Amino acid sequence: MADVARVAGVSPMTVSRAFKRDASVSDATRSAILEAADALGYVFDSTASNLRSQRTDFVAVTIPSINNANFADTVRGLSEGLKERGLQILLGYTDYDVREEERLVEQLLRRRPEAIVVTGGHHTPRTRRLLENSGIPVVETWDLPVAPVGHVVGFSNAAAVHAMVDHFVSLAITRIAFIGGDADRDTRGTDRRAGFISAMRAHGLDAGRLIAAGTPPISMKEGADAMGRLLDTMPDTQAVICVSDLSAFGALTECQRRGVSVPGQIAVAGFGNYEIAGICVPSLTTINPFPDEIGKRTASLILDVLDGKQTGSAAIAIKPVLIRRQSSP
Amino acid sequence: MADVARVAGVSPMTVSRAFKRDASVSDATRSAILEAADALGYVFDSTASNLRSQRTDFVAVTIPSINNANFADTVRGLSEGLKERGLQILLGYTDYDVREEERLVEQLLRRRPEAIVVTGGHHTPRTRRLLENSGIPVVETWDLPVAPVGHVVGFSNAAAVHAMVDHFVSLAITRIAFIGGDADRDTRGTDRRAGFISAMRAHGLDAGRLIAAGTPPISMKEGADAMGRLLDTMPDTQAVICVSDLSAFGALTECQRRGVSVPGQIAVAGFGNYEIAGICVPSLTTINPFPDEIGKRTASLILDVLDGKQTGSAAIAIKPVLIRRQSSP
DNA sequence: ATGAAAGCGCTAACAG
DNA sequence: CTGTTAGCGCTTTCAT
Repeated sequence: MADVARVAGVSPMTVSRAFKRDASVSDATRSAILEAADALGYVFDSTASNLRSQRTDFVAVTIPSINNANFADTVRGLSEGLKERGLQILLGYTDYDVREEERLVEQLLRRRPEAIVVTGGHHTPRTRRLLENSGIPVVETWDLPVAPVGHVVGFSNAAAVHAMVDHFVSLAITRIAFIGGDADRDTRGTDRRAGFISAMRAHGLDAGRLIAAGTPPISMKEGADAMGRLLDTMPDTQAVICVSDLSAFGALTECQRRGVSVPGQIAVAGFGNYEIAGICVPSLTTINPFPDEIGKRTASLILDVLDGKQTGSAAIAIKPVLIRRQSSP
Repeated sequence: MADVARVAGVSPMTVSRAFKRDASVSDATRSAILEAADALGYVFDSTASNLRSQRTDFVAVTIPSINNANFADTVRGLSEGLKERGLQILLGYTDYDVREEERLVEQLLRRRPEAIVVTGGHHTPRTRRLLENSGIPVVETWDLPVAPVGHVVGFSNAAAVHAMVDHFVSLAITRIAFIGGDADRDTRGTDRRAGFISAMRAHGLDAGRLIAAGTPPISMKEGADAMGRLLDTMPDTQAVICVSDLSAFGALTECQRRGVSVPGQIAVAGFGNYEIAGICVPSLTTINPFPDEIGKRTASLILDVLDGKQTGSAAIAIKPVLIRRQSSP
């Protein structure tokens, strides 16, 4: 920066100002400075700026997996909402593991982000403590925790699946199965399964048709295998709710391979409203949790908090919508 | 850090060392320091460390879209390969736009990453200059540029589609169409279309069956719509090659809706070997470009360069493999 | 609109 | 194995 200042015939301080949006520098001076910088191949050094100004313009985000279109949609909504203010996302993956989340959160907080967004409301005690003491806005998403750390933008996974069970029962479908993960690793998956069980019990129905499909995330293939086991062991099942559209699609293909008619012999429902659910044949009944909306609302919440417009903790409830399609009556 | 040092009864320098992996600090001292830090709620400040040590432990990565399983696989492979060395990925999305890539690359370089990985070998002149002058290892992926900026880990998109055309021609299928983007925005898509055209011409065949499916990225729905137009306008087409598995799957569903038999009436091929290609009915013939392998090889290349084990520019060619499945004879 | 002085919190370099 | 000194490249603060 000193070199640029020398070439442009100004002080380093003026060069610094020329690289900011709103700083008061005359147009002539600024263009001379930017020209000098370009000629010298100078690239602004954020690391020094970050230290001195105590601002990094990072927003830390943790998602379970990069390879999931739902979370990717949330990150995209978030990213776009934050970009206009010059905030950049610092992304990390927890691999559906709260221990990994703990390591990740600590690592991310060291980078001094302006805010942190985590997926889900289940954390290790230490993660919780780190978040609480971080001194920055914390947003939990994709869940509605009973005792949130800070702000919340999400929905109840259990309630959403509960609504799907209610829907089937209203159609006089009562022998309903659930395909999901076999571990408690994916806390959203566990919540969905819990919603299934509580809904079945609320209707006085058998909640025992649970098929474990593997460790999260459940792939299409695992969904197909689980459907095979369901058809083999409980052939009188009338409907199956899958933990995600991906496993539901896999289940659907298994029916196609076996010549089992959907929804004629068995109805299939998914979760997430992935693109595939709307286009596959038959199209999949599912629940839309509005992943992009979660991202957008989180972004504007963060901006409001950083601007001081939002004081106190916000709890923004997204209302998932059940989408009836061809895979169910 | 000074506070922690005081509580632990050591100098700040010793605290600094205690937070590093390999630094020489006695076990007793280190645990006392970490205990004091925990009691005080101290979180290490990377911003200061980054400035002083001139190391950020960031590797910058640009991908066209976060919402693409192929690129996500590459990022995952990369991320895992770099994690063990404490390198963290700083990710940005270009939205399939070289102008956006330019903005992004400049922004990322300001953060002083240890290396930068970009998707593709097509850039604006200024992006190229920024990369060349960055002074850090540059890796272009998912392409085999004629004049690389630095290192390369990728494959020829044109050659891969050329091989698919050759495959069909060897089966005496000659009336072949291509479904892809209508703009030159997605450079990989453009390269694939170019490979289709040159292959058809090399066989003396009509390369005019081109269906424009929309602006990249091409969705499943756009693939379905494009297939509809193909069936309406060129019903004697024997095979269609799609720019990606997602559009190919959409095309497949359109055939299902219309009662057009695949591969009986028309063969369908995709690109990318997405999970869906292996499980849908009929399963999709496609090309596997080994996205995770690209990520892993890129990670180990970067580590070698940073260690000084790799001098000069590496050009690592990944060999895509054609996978024959049920959607083609 | 521009400049001078001081310092952000850590660590390289050197010493012991 | 531990400590001392100086400074990374910006920007805050206060001037003018």
